[in-house]
Amino acid sequence: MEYQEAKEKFISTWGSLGTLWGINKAMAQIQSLLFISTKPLSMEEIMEELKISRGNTSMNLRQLMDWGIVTKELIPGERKEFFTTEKDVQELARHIAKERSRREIKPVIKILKDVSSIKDDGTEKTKELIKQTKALYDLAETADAMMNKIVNQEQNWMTRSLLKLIK
Amino acid sequence: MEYQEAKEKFISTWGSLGTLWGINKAMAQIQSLLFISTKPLSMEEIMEELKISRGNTSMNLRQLMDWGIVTKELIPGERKEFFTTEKDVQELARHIAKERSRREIKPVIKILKDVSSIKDDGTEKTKELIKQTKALYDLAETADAMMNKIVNQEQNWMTRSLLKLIK
DNA sequence: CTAAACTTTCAATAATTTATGAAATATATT
DNA sequence: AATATATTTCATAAATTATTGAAAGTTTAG
Repeated sequence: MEYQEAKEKFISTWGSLGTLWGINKAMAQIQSLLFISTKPLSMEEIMEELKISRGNTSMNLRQLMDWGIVTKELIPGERKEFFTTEKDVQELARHIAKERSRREIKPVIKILKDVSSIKDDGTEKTKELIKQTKALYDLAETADAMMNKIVNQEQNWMTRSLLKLIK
Repeated sequence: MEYQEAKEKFISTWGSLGTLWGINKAMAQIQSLLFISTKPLSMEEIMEELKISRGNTSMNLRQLMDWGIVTKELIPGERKEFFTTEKDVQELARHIAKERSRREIKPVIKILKDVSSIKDDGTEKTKELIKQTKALYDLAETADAMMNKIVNQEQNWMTRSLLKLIK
């Protein structure tokens, strides 16, 4: 496999993985393009490379910046804006995990808590609803806490966390 | 909040969470309906409850069965088929984690491995591609291993894993 | 201040995904 | 075997989501 083929394979794989996880294709592809680029890229270059429109590029770059994994780079003497992504995979994972917890997990946990706290009217179906949503609440909270714990450790957290677990 | 409201809130929240994570709404809703039901439900009852068509119900039940989280229940004397979902949240999480690893993570890891193994032609861009995809490969493999480790422990694995990590 | 370079917004459109419903198939009952 | 009941399939419709491109908005340079 040559460079070009490998690059395309990487970008398209990442794009479709994104889709599978509820992230849109262009967004995932822009990020992966930046991830393997040796230098910051301009909007023009991204459009060109991925064959997507200006509007699409602009909107998805904004989203990536909202997620905190892409930043504008100002290059002296250049009028255009350039973009880079977080290059450290662990840092990247940390950002994504944090954001996803905040945006998606936490609100659901809140609702599970509310639902599992309804008044027990003594009927079987109410008991079941309370019991099951309570169990889900506990699981979600533990999983979320665990995630944050793992992710908020210093360098090499993942490997070290894994070692701990294996013991 | 009364039973009916709580129930609807739970089902619709679960449905939209599903959507966010690349699982379709009907599938998530059927599963959540079964999850809080006190007895197995027939296709008829599911359709009625969620106001979805017969075809939709049939297709999504099949998918849930493919995922291994819903099973057919044969009720003596009944001609219809009835369905239940795994009621134990930890067992449920285990199933989902395993399947997701097998279907989605493993194939991507494979591709990352391939891409990161291309011949180093000495150019900067090739070096970067190799370096970055290698880092991603390592991360993905560690994360996947960790997931499986956590999930393949006996009862209360999650709480116990968390305790280990806190120490 | 004005013009050029560049970016953002957003209505229109395209692409993709999901849902419907009726015909086809399968299974059970008499 | 014939009939009734139940389930699946699949072409088509509907809904949702992503993309385009051109107009509007910004910023910088002269």
